[in-house]
Amino acid sequence: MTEPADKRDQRRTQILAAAKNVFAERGFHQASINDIIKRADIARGTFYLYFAGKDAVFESILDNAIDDLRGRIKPVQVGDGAQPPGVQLHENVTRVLVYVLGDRDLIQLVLNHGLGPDSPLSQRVDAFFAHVSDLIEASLRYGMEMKLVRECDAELVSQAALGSLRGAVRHLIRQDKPLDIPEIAKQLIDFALRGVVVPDRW
Amino acid sequence: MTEPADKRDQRRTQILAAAKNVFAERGFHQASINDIIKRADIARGTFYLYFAGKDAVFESILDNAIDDLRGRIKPVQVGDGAQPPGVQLHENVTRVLVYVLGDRDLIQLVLNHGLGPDSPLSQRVDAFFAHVSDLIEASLRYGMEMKLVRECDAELVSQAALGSLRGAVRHLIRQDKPLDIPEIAKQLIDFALRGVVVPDRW
Amino acid sequence: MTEPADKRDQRRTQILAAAKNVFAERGFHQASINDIIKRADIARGTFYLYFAGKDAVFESILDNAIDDLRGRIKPVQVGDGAQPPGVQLHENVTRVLVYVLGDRDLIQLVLNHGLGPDSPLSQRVDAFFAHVSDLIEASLRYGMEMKLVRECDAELVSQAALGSLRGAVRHLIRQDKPLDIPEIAKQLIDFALRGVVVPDRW
Amino acid sequence: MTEPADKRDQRRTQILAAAKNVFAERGFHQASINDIIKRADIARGTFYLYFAGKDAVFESILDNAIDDLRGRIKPVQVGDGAQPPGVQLHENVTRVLVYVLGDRDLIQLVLNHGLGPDSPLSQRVDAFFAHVSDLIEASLRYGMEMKLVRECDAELVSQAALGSLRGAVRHLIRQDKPLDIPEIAKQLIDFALRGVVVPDRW
DNA sequence: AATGAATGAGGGTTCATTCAT
DNA sequence: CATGAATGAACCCTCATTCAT
Repeated sequence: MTEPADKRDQRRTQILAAAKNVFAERGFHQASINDIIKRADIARGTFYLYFAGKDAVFESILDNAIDDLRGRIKPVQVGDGAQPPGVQLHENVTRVLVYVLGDRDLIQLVLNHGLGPDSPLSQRVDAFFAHVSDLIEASLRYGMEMKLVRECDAELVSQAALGSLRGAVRHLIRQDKPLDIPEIAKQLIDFALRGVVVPDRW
Repeated sequence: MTEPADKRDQRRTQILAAAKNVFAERGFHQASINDIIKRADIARGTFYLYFAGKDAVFESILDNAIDDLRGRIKPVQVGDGAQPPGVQLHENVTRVLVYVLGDRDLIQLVLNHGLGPDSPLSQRVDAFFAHVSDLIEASLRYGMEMKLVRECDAELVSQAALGSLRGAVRHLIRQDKPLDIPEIAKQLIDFALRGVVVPDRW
Repeated sequence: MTEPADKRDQRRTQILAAAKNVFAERGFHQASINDIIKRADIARGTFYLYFAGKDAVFESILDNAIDDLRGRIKPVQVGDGAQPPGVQLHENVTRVLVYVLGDRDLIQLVLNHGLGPDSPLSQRVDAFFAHVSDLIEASLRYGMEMKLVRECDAELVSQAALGSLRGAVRHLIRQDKPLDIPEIAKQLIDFALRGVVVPDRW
Repeated sequence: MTEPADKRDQRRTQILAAAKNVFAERGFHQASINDIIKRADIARGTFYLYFAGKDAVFESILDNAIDDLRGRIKPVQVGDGAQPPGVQLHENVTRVLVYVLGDRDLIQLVLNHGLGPDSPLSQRVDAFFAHVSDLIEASLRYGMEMKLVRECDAELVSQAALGSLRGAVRHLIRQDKPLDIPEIAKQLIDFALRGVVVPDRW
């Protein structure tokens, strides 16, 4: 992703890129080592010099992605010097969308990896999403305390909110036209905060 | 699911049930015919008396599910004799949730089949979700015309709304406690229609 | 082949006919019981009421054919009341050709059964051909004694003569036009007795 | 057959030899990959590194054989500097017999492959024999024009002549004693050219 | 006598991984 | 470091045969 420190890292990155591509295209189980080494243009044995196996490459891709994503989600600050929460929220969503929509292979792989639910790899993805929904849930509870958020089942609603983001992304990666990400972020936040109904008519 | 018409149907159902179980647990590609026949407690050859292959069982499960789901989604009627739209919406969501949460294997399999994006089977699932999001999108556009729905990107928002449902379901099937489905439906509809923010504070 | 004595024979014949057809089309190993019972329009179990297995049907077909063929080959008589040897030879060949060219399935199956050389079934066919070549060889030796036949390696030449018949038949069953069998027999006998060269030019 | 160019060719040859052996013994359909790899003393996967599948090995064996055989059949030259036709014919037959009787497995496989008549592999063998019989037929027609060959049905007789060769070979490969191939060739040519009858007695 | 559902050994093939070069 | 030949467990599927009905 970033500048490779040395030759070894370069190779690693080359393999990761190929693997990400293949995993995105075929799903984890359907992707073969053959596919990966062909796309990376390396020999079979070389692959195993850099990764312990298929699981390990996948894990590495996943960890990179999850780290990157975590870095883009900044807990909303409340306090005097802080931006208004709505602005911070918009920035968070925009940052995530920019990252995610800039790497379709990656998001394809995260959303549609096709691992069974019991696999350790799958659990790592699940844990990430659980982390995000926990953040949302905490915000909702805080908002309810502040009387800014309606009373609701915070756990359920946080899952729905996260799901709406996933749904949108799932849709957007299939688009070919260029995307106005800030506008998309605004639409999604509006949806989550205000729903679809005209307030007066409620 | 219901009373099998005869012995042959019974066997078929038995295999379908075992297969659904296995597919849910391991995903399509990771599930082996071996797994299925062991769980169905039948011989290898017997499986092939009832289904042409792995794809065919999966397809059958999928088609049954999609048909069932389609039958539970009734387009919202507007007119004098009709129930209020909010009630109809609630009934739709409740019907779907009752079905879906009553069959965790099935929903696991629909949400996490792990088929590559190009597989015909995967496209069938995609087509179903596209159908649902189209229904939502059409409702949104109609609502906008009626000035009941805020101006918004109907396509994007319909995907978000569908995603929120998927997100909620994905979460709920992992719960062990009994679920108050009508209440859950209410929460999800409230989220989609009104968002999370207290209207006065907007 | 002949009038079935009773219902059981009728069924047997029906299965034999279907099997002969299938064996001719696909070869022994490639032919499946499924193919046979479908063509005979009987149930799977019924087949095994009439034959012990695949080998047994094949064996039965073969035995019938070999018996029929043996019956059509009459050792050349020498003596006062007998027809001239050339005439008897011509009659033999004609009788065989009439039979063989009238049942392409059968001949296909005898010439191209596709059994390995060690199979008992294959040995039965081999034994038949060995019987025929023995007849030819004996005739050659007798002819040499009588100074009617050139000195030659009787064993080898008898195999060649039999081979020429097989080669011709192999070719003829692929023809669609009606065949003038007596003329064909004459050509083949001429070939075997006189070769292709004009005698004067030798 | 000859010195393998490198290690890869060596392995390929080793597999081809084992496969030829197995095919000869059991016929194409009855021969299993298991048989082949056991005889070649390699692992299952190794086989597929060298050949795409069972058909491919068989095809390779066949193509090699047919090429070799074609190379051994040289059209008879007529002209001043050329050897007499009888000599050329004898050389052709001898060359073919030397090759063919030196590789019993191969000839077993070519004569008794046991493929259904519709298989592409079978058609390749048929095409080869058709090619040879065409050569014979052309020679016969030319000989008739030259008044060296009796008037006869050239198509039929060419098939008979080819058949006599096949018949002889089929017989000879079962012999264990050493063979005097030039003498055999002479016998077979005599048979085809002059038949078995003493000319004076005709 | 007739049926056809059930069986399971065995077929061809794939592929993650290892290791000698 | 890099290679790619070799491995063999595991896959999906077929089919001759049996047997309860």
